[in-house]
Amino acid sequence: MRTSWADSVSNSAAEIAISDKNSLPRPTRSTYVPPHLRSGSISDLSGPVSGTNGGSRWIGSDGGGTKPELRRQGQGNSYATAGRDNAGGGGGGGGGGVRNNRSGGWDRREREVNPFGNDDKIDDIKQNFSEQENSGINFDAYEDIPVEVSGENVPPPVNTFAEIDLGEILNQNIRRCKYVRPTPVQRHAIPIALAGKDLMACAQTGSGKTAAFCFPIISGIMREPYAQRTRVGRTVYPLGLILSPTRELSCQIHDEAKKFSYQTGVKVVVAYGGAPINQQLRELERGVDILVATPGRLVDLLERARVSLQAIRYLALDEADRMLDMGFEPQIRKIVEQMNMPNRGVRQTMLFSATFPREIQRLASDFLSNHIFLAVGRVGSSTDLIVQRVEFVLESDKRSHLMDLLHAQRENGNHGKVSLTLQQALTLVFVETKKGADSLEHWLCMNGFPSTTIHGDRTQQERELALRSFKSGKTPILVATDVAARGLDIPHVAHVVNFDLPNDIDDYVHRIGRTGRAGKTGLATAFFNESNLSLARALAELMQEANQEVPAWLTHYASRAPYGGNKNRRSGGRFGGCDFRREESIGKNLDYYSGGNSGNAYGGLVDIGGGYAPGVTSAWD
DNA sequence: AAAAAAC
Repeated sequence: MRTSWADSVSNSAAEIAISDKNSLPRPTRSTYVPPHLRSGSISDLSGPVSGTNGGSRWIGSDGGGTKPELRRQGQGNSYATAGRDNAGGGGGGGGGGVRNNRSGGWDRREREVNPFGNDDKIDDIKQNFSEQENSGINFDAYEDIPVEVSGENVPPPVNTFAEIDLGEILNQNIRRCKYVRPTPVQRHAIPIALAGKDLMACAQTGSGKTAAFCFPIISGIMREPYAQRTRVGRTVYPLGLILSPTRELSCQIHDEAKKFSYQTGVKVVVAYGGAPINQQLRELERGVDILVATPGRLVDLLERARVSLQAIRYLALDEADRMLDMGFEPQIRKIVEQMNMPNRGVRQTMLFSATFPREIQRLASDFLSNHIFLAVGRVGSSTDLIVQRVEFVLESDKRSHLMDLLHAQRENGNHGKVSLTLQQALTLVFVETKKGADSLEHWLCMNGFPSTTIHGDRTQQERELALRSFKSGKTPILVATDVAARGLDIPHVAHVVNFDLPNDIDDYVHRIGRTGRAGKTGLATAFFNESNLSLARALAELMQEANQEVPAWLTHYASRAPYGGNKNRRSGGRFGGCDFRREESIGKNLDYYSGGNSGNAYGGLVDIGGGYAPGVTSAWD
């Protein structure tokens, strides 16, 4: 085991600070004082702290149209880490200076809703922890995960959360989340993110990406000596921004981030369309450090000047390839490049997805500065935990075929599992169109299979109700368009049916990734017919890579079909994902591949063990 | 061609 990870972080941070071409003050990590070592005697806290608002303390003028002073240094505006850490104390005292008196002042933590419910007995959790750790969990499935890293000065991965040491408060939240060990993507991505590097990370669906970018952002905000929550007039200035392509996914990320940030004093707020904006505005006014949002609503908030991105230090794009494809790219570009957000290299940018087509990577580099590319697992591939089946089904036979599957499943389930009524096996059915979703749902209900549907023509209320009803097992079948294809973490999805196959293999990967999550196994069935010919080759290759049984007829179609159904044409071999810079450097004699590493280089294909416990709930994407 | 994302 590594002796001192903290030291190496400090060292590399120092290097970054020196080599950083940009003069804007980037936090120098070497000044980090872990929360448990902080004392309350921060002399710098006597600056003008103006007022309280809904329990949050605001710094800076609250009145007229003066330009906000957003410099991170400078006495009047400082709000030291310890102050945030002991959030709230002294707020009513009007800048008394000492913030560590939690009993004296108002403490925001006392009013924070416990996102873990009643499950807050840390001792019990610790106990369960060690039990889990010793119970010989099925970590073996993750022992041979290939990892590709490229970029300069790549920090080495860690094996345990203890090595990362995010501080006692975050450690407690990690325990509350019942995370035993970091997942492979977390082991690599968190050190990279903590070192302040930009990151493009590919990892399999359900492998814990949300936590991989949330923890570093929360930790970074906690430790930034000069970070402060600012409001000028009605405009708020979040420090972190997390964007995702669907409303439900933003909700989910928000829920997770609230758990991760519990009692840290870091405030997470979500904003998305289809819901009343006033409530979101009120929530924003109460203070925001990390904003989770969908692009449209964010643009709205920016145009109303209720949010400014001027103070953003951390930008994360979840499902980044989706965010940068044709439909979203202009909006994202507007948000990132034309809305006053600090430039790349000043802010820290992290892009996460299970898939990363090469041309999207190229496009994404507009938003990145000297980033590290990380690929964990067979990129763009599915996990081995999902059994994939593909059946030839004519368009006209699809409904009756689905019915057969559902009947078989129902009977099998009833005989197989006693607790089926309690732990209903859920089936997620993907279709191509919104109309198709409605009509299939109606047909299923008519035929004795309680179903619901989620798609973009439904109201947000209906969408959220549908998701809840599905999760609870009340309607154990959910018919969905691609709105549900990415990121959603729905426990107990046992079966994903591709009633209509998508045209792109990456979409297929995301869809089937709704099952087989958090170490559990799942089944994915696809209905294939002649209208899916363009997908044949990519599908056959993908299934082969995942050691799935490829029917002879599909191989036949694949051999005749042209390349297609894949924006991300793999060049063969089991390790498909690749830093586009590396591909382009071949022949130019440039070596981005662990190039410039100083001693701790481990670039290249490395088999690193690791794993995570099944049954652990989280936003695994 | 469809899906998603603001009012």
